[in-house]
Amino acid sequence: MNKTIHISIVDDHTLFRNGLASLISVFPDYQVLFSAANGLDFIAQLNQNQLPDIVLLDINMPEMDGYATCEWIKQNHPSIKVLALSTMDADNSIIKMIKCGAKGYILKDADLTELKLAITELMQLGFFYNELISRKVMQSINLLMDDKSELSAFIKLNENEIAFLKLACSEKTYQEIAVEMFKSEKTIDGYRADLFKKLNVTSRVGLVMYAIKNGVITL
Amino acid sequence: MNKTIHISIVDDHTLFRNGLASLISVFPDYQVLFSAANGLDFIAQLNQNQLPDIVLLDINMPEMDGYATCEWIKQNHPSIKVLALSTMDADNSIIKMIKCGAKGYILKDADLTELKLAITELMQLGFFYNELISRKVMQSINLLMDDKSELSAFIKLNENEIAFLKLACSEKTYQEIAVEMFKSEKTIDGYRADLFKKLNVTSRVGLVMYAIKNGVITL
DNA sequence: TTTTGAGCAGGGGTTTTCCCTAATTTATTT
DNA sequence: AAATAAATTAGGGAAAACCCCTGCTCAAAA
Repeated sequence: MNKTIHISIVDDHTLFRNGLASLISVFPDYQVLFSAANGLDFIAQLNQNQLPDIVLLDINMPEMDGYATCEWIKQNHPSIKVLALSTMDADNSIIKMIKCGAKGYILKDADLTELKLAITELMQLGFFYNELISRKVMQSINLLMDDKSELSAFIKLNENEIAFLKLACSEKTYQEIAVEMFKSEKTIDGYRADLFKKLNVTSRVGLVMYAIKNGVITL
Repeated sequence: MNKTIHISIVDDHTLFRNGLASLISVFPDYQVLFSAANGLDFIAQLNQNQLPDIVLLDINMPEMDGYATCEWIKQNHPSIKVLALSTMDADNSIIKMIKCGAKGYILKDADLTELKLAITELMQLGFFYNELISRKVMQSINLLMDDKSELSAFIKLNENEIAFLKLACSEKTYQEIAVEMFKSEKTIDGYRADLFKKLNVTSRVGLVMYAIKNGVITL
């Protein structure tokens, strides 16, 4: 007498989204209610559908990414459990997703068994933590102890810093960026210095690499 | 009396690979023979399986990427048709894949209809060119005419340039890079200038962005 | 009220990057 | 062997990036 588990998938790659849905639908207990290309799409479709038990949520998406979507779900439908689904074992996204309210985290190159395990544990225990996550959590705690917190989960970037960071990922000079942001060159210089310290980098290239690794910009 | 089309999938993301297989298997005419995580894996499995008609081939993979795999297939099993499958509408990979022998190119956020269309056209016509590709091909031809070829398909980077490009994607100064490459600073300066012209960028950030977009480095 | 801290702006300096031109050395071709 | 092309090294100068220190404002906290 297993109740059917209702699932929703949010990922910007259509083939992946549909493929995963097809994969999941093989199991009689699981039913994919609907899938969406991004957070906005998900929210829009939510009104026209039954509430899912679990959302498989991609992190890097246009329009509205995984972090924002996860926060929204936590606020508006706390009963929905989010299983973050990411392509990168990138250092920072795990903790950040968990802070945003995700109940589990799984890599896209996991196999079907692991996905099933994650979903069932999510339903039974309410969360799914594998060694990958625990390891990252431990790391982040150590880093907190060292007061050298490097993980973006604990790095709060304000809007100006994010806007600047995005513009830094271009061939614009800081001067041009200043004009574009309606700020003085010196203010921009301040943003740069701030970010160097916060992100623990020492050059503009470091900023760019950080931004790309952490999905601040999409290529 | 449609003959079954035998397909193989090569992609490093397990969930995507399996999902796609599941999606394709819905159609009775299509059969997924086997799937592999990268080029080496594919070659290894090829010996133990029937020869596929079509290989859905991802571009960015560890161990042996899409370009190398495609070349290998063209050399060793020219009857197999490669449908390149990429996540990025990145400018350069299309032409490059086609030069490597791919018979078609499709984005991962295509929908199932488009995938089916690509596969059937591939079987019937031997190739699949959609507007995305034609547009890119036209561009590259124009660029050739202008003698300002911008597409990496026509950009030949030698080993030094590639080594330098990789090192440029770091916080090292050109001076440090020179030491690491056992070259004078001025030689490095020459590499930089060469690449600026070849890749049509104007700053080190441009180099980094190019390298990442085109898989010269992996994050 | 005083203090603390974040955000913004400036001065003035060093280092790195960028962009020329040009002289070598090395490889390839005729 | 001579000519040509390609790779490497070089110098000098301008722009950009980087760095440290100071001061101002505003608002929240003590």
